[in-house]
Amino acid sequence: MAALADEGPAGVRVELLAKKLQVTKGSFYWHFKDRRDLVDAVLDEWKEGRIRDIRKQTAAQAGDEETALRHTIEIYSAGRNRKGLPIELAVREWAQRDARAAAVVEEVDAERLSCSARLFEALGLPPAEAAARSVLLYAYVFGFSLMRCDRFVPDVAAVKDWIARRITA
Amino acid sequence: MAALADEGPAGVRVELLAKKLQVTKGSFYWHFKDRRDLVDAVLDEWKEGRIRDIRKQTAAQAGDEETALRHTIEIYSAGRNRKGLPIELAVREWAQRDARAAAVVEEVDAERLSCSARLFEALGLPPAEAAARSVLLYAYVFGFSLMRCDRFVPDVAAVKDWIARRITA
DNA sequence: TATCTACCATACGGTACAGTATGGCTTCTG
DNA sequence: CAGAAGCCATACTGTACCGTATGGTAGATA
Repeated sequence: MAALADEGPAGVRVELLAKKLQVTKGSFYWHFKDRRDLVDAVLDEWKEGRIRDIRKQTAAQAGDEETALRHTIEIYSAGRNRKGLPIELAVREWAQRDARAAAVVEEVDAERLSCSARLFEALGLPPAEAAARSVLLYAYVFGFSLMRCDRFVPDVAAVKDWIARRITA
Repeated sequence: MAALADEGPAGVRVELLAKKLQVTKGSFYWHFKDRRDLVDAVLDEWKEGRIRDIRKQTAAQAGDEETALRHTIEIYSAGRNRKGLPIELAVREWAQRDARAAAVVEEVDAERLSCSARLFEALGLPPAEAAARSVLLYAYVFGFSLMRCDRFVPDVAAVKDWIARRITA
């Protein structure tokens, strides 16, 4: 996971990881059948973790729904989760060209959108709008992380705040 | 560009391209100093094309501003531009780990956000909100392309339409 | 104590790639 | 027509991987 965060999918290599972990390839191939086996394990680990996280985060008692939604946005923008965002992007890179990664992403997205939509509906929005807002929320979060808008935007915090309000309220 | 769209940054390899183009590496190294030189050329080509495109697209006569904004969103969602989106993602993958690619992305983003914000301002919005909406617009477009929401969303077109209205109006 | 299993190292073969060296061939030019 | 320049192929070195074959060791077990 650390290698994935630091170097992306290209960082998940057998010999490179063996060197970082101070072991040899002989050890690696005892624990994993091949590189693909490791990648699948990484994807599964990521999937379980994300689904566990989103369920914990959206287990808000009534009345805190908007706070929970704002928290969902900020958790990916803030300095915290400094590993989570690069890993998220790396997994989605895989999903562009790997079927199994795409399936994992689809499962995680379905769970996240489902949980998020429940919160929007708890705020009184109709199901269709709750679904649309959920999609917008996550698309914005991931898309923003791909942009380099420092040259154009003078006050990034203000922009983020406006957008968060536009999505959640 | 075709290799970049099909296989991402990993597809831009000297020997692979030479084979596809029915030439040898000897020819390649005549035209380019090394692989980095080719990558830089691809990045420059992409930058010029994107800036040219966005200026043409946002050259709307008064009154058509909202149409132009909607068009900007749809041009990346529609079946057209079937090469443009993968290339966009590939370049932004590079930008995650390559300084020169990041600089190119920053330039393109600045130009796009600037043009987009002018349209929002022409619609009567204050500069701060126009900037925020522009960021949201592009972040959404790129982020949506990373998602796999088919399992959760029943009617994708309806969701896209709601989001487009939420951003432009 | 003999052996079996879990765990790890060494050594090797095979592949795919970047980059270089060198020798053509063709076309333009003095 | 001699040679220079533009363009491309062949052949090579070096490296970074993946995967396998095989041997070794420590602890559990019969």
